[in-house]
Amino acid sequence: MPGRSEADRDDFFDRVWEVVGRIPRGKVTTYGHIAGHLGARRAARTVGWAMKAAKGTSLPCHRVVNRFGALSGKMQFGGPHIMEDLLRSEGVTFDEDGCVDLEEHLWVP
DNA sequence: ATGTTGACATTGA
DNA sequence: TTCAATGCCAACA
Repeated sequence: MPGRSEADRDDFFDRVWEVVGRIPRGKVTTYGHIAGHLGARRAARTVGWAMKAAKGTSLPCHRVVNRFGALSGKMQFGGPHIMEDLLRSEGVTFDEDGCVDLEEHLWVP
């Protein structure tokens, strides 16, 4: 929908957060899927910004990974193992590369 | 106000 | 196939 107003732009983060909040426990999704669901397929980077801005909230931002299943934002959790630990505690499994097994845990909005 | 950077992804050569 | 360029949106210098 082309004529999006300025107020709609403020909703972009809110939409991201809304989707992230719906990720079921033990599942993960990717930046691209979120962005695509919002109608901005190539705004995956902005989704990452929304995540960074979501720190301090109750959003499960640890359930958002890049399209390879790699924990791109693990450093932002205060430690390289925090994110992985959170996911493991939810039943998420990792492959030998330290990436989430998307075949088993990918959730699409 | 303008240009660069960033928890990324897609497209074209 | 792999590599470079482009797109997206917000924050920062």
